[in-house]
Amino acid sequence: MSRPLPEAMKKPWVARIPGSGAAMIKQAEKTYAPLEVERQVQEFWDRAKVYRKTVAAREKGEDFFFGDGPPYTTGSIHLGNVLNKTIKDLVVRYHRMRGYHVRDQPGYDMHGLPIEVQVEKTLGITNKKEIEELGIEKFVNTCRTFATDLLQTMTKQFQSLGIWLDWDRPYMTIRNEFIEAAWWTLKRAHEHDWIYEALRSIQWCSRCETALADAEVEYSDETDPSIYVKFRLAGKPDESLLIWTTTPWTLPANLAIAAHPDFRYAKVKIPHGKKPEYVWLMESAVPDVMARGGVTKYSVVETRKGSDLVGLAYLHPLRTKLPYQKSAKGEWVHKLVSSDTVAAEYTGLVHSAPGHGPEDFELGQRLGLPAFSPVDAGGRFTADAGAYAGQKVREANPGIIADLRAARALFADETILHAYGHCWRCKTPILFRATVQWFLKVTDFKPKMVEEVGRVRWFPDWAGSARQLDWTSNLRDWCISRQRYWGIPLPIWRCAKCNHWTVVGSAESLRGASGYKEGMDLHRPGIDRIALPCEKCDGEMRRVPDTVDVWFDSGVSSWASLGYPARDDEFRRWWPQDWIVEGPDQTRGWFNSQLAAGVVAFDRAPYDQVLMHGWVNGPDGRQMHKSLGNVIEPETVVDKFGVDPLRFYVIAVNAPWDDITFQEEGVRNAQRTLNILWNVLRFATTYMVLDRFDPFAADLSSTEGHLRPEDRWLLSRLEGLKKTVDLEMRSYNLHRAARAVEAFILDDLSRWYVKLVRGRTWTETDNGDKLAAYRVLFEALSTLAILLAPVAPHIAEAMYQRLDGRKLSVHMLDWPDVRAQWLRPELERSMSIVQEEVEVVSNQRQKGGRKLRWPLKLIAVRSATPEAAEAFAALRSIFLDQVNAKELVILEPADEFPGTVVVAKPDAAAIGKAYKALAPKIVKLLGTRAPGELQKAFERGSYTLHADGQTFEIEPTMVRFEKALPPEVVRVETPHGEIYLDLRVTPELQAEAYAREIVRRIQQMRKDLDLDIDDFIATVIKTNKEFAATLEAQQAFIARETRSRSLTFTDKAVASEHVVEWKDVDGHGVTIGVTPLHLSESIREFTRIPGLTMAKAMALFDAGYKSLAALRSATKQELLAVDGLDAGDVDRITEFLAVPEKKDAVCPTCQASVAADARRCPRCGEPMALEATPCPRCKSAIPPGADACPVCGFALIGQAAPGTPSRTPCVACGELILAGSSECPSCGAPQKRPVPLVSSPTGEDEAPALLKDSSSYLVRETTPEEAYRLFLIAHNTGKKGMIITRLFPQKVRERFGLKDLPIVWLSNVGKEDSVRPKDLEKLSLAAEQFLSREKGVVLLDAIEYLVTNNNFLTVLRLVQSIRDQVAVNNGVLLLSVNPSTLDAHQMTLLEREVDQVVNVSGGPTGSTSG
RNA sequence: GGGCCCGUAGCUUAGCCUGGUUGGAGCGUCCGGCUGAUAACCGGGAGGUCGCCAGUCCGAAUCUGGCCGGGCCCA
Repeated sequence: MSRPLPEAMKKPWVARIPGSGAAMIKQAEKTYAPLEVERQVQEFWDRAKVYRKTVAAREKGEDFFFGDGPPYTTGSIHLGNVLNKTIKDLVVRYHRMRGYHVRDQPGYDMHGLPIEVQVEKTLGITNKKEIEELGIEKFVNTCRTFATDLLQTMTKQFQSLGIWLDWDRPYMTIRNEFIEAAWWTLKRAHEHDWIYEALRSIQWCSRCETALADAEVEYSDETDPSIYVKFRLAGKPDESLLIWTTTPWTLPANLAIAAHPDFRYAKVKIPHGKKPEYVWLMESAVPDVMARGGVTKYSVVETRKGSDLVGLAYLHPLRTKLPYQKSAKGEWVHKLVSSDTVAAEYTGLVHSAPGHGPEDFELGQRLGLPAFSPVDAGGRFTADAGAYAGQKVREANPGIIADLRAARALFADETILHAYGHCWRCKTPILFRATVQWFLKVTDFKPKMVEEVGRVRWFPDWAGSARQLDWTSNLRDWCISRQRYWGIPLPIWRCAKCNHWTVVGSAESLRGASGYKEGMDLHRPGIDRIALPCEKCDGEMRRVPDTVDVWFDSGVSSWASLGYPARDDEFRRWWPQDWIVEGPDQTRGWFNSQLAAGVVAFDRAPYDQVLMHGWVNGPDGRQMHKSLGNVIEPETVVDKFGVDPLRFYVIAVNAPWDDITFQEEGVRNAQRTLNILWNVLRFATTYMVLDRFDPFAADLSSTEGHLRPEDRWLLSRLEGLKKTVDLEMRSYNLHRAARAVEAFILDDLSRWYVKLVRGRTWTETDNGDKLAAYRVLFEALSTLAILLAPVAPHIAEAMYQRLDGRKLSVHMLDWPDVRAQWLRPELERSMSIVQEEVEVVSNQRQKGGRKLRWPLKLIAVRSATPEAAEAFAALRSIFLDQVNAKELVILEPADEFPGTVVVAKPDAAAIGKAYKALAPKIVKLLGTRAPGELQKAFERGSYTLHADGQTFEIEPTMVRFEKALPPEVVRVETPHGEIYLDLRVTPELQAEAYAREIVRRIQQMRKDLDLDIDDFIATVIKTNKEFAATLEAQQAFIARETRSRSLTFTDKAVASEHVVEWKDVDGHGVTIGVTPLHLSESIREFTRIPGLTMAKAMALFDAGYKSLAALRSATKQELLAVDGLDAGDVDRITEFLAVPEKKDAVCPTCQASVAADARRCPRCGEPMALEATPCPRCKSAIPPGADACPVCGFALIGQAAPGTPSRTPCVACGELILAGSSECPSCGAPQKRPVPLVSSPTGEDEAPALLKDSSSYLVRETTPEEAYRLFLIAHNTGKKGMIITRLFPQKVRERFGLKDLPIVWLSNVGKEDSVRPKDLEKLSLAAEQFLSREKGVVLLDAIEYLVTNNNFLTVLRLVQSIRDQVAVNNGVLLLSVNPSTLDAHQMTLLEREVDQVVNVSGGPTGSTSG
């Protein structure tokens, strides 16, 4: 590694194609600060309108309809919403990158009880009566404001998460068109005869006083009484039926007792002294129930089948307190009845109150029992409940129990903890109560729904095939009526006279009805006032006052959001939804409601693919709950780690459909991964910038000749990654896609490839080898930016902007195709072998105590497998590099490691056998003999040993021969072969190691000083003589590695800028001094001069010139005097300095480098100037980005948007839009240019494109379009505006995108913000106040209206007064007048008052007389 | 009581569909290394009744059945 003289710096400046706008590679910031990156990126997105442009770029793509399940407007998002919207954003972005034109309108669910409950709290009221007192209108209006505010808060939160949905145009369930879509759907249902009204026992919330659907009931634990009650048989005072219940308050409504016809019931005798008592109950339950009643002595005296008991009459135990019970009439009243629904639990006898329990109700219907329900809507007993009247039912329980006890009817009294239904919103325990409600006959079309569940594709499969199927198969009819206010009004009108009812399918069909006003809001109470004539008689039909179950709202979202049925173009284009995703709660919610509504309206499910995601639980694995204290706010996490890490975490941690146990640690980890990626980006861009590397000068294949195996390997891995990510994304295995990216970043790129290429980036020469490495790094990083774009959109964008930036945004790029020709499976296999073997060596080094900085002399490998042999052959240098060894030897099977010796091991046992006591001596002697000598002798027979004057014959069996490795050579077995490590240290190796030790420390010191990597230093080293001598041999190496212009050894005190005394450099004390030379900046500048080498640049520096400016002020003679420069150099310098540097301008919006005279940035299409500039000819203000003066037509120098010739700026907001568009997709302003822009500034009849201050204009036009156009131009160039109009202000604001514009609404309605047309004084005052305060533009488009309501002269006086105010205050007045509505002389009078009259020619009525 | 999902190291998890080297990672912990992408990073050690019990099979984390525990939904 060395980089003493970066030749690259000598390269001439490689200019970009002028005006191409493509960005050079920019060095990434030192550290990855997610919050900062995200802030920057989001600002860029906003500034350059990247979202809109990205959407527009895919306009021609295949349509993909994503349906957003509308979150309820609660006002704050939780981590579940984060997961939900992240998945949506990810999938939408991915589809866009694959070329689809995605419909991505978000939605909000804004009706219903949750809002009502919040509003009640805010208004300090607690029940419906108070709402009615307050006034439904006020209540509903508050609800609307509330919901709208909450929507805005939530939208901001979603946007901060980088969620790209169409936030400017969310669908809202409270809009009229949405309400109409629901009505239309209900009408469809009615056409099928699937709507009916019925008395039913349904779930009821006594606080909200409304019916609840199954979907609105939440189960949670509740402690309730669990009592056993005796009902005495009529005429048998000692015999009774024993029932069990947890709802004592339903006993007053008891009308029968049910037994299962097939169960066996026992008559149990309980002795009470001499008067025994008998109770009937299910035989199998006898022991348990007797124990509960504290009865120890009893006997079964008789058993009977349930069917045999039917008809037994009993007496109600509370009959004395309940007048109704005495008068109740009916064949089966107070009888034992038969029912199959009775379960074999408790006493097997069920108390039946047909006015309460749903099953009781059905039983009652069958048997003609009245649905007696003495409970009112508020959950209090009515007068029918006799003694209990007025009590809240659950509160009446103790009293009822006490009364039962007093009546000796209480057999046992316990409590039970069980799951009990509660109102989903206010948590009040529900009641069952018989009421009349409206139902959707789901049971009729359920089979079709089930069929559709089977047709739809579910991810995971069981979400549909098991979960949804189960839910759908068990559906009952859907109670759609609610007795509330803030909801879609139930569109059912009923005749008061004949009771005939009808379903209204649209506002259109109410037109003309009494109480109907055009464009009216369709909510209560306005809608309640509308009366229709009866279709069947001469009566009047009024609306049933109910609202529709809020779950029905979202059910129609797929077509309501498309404006259907009011319009069908969008519907025909998009419907049905291609894909939706929601959490598991939507099995009974949105998946279900859409399915039902879809089948009703179109006989099919409105979605084709459904992904069901999991919950996000707290760190303890339980659902987050305030009461559990385990709630984690998304905001907290984002503030700590950033949005991208959070998004990456929720996607990668689990399969989308598995629940997440949220661990902050996981987010931290994700951040770490992205940080490493950023480090690689930093590494790559640092060197690329230094070398002015241009990735687009050569594509990948042209670099091919220079690719090293590791380059090919990384490219192969990269293609593999692309393949995996795409495959997993398609099957919604989002976690696997994210994990694959993560593994690539960490393992392949950072831990391996970067390690391998470091040396190449640090090389001095500008060779193909280095460029190849850059190209591969560039390829990997820019591909990662694309692959990460869906999941971590900010960092992906930041990466792209630093690396490439040819397109405006990474999110506009195409999803990459896999280039199979780059796949190298065998190379990958080889590399993985080498990786494994490197690991083995590192391991052995560690065990042998040789750290990596110490080079190894030799590593030998004896390959066990052909694959391994191939790997080492192909990747030898990589292996050597990574294990830091000098040499690699591949051993053939027969080869020995160099220096391996054979040692003779005398076999003491065998020798002892032959020579007894002499054996030890012989063994010792044998050990000193050369093994070769022995072997030779054995080949001939035996070896003769002479000792102590004796001769011993040594037989081959007495000696074993073994191989021995030299000392400090380690051998290790691996699956790929044996590896030998030579750990012996030679003086050369030691010197090198010491040098590296010193280098490392100097590098550390450079870093302490925060030097640029190409900065030079002067280094001084002080150490003992001996060590200094060793190091001096490595002087050049150390100097090169540390960019030391000088490296000296001393024995005196070191006086450098930064001095560190290192006490132990492998046992030696060393003091190092480093002084920065601060010349890199100058060198970088000087080497930009063609022909000026590094050495010459340094010569200039040494002569005292530190900058180009310094050179400029030097004379030729002075330069010639510089040592090392010749005349040619001086000429080149003066030549270079003579040419003024042509500086590109930087786009203020997207930072692209742009030709200096461009009016618009060719990359992002935004104006280069942010403010209007005066026209050189007529001084009118030219809006930012316009190519020509809109007033005089003066063409400005420079080309506007050369890349987008078919686009033209919007007349109002300046957004680039397709030429010929009639309306700006961004601001909605009409693009009509009635008068061609010609240069006739004097022409009185020509439309001015810009309005002059203190002037009044009268625009003659049939519709007020030109006036609005002019108004918008003025408004958008910064003038405040005010509109006086007859049009509905909201419409005006929406149409022109004018959010906070003051609008005076001329209307007789008499609302707060309106002025009556007769009240000209008020009008004048408003205009006057506005003009004196804001000095802006006043647009008045309602002269005709004023004239018809007033004397013309009064109106004229008003115009004069405003005109005068305009003149005084530098304001502008625009009058839009339709000439055909006024008399000619009136027109003339008006025209006289203004400074200019604008004729709009070509109008259909063509009244252009002037 | 029913339907579905989940149970692998202290924590988060891969592997299970398609049975077959020694069950992989990350975090945490202990030990060591590296040093110009390093407020980083890398290696190693310790840590596992693969919830439990049966069955199928030569062989089960994996397939089957039962049980236990957690969750969601429903009764």
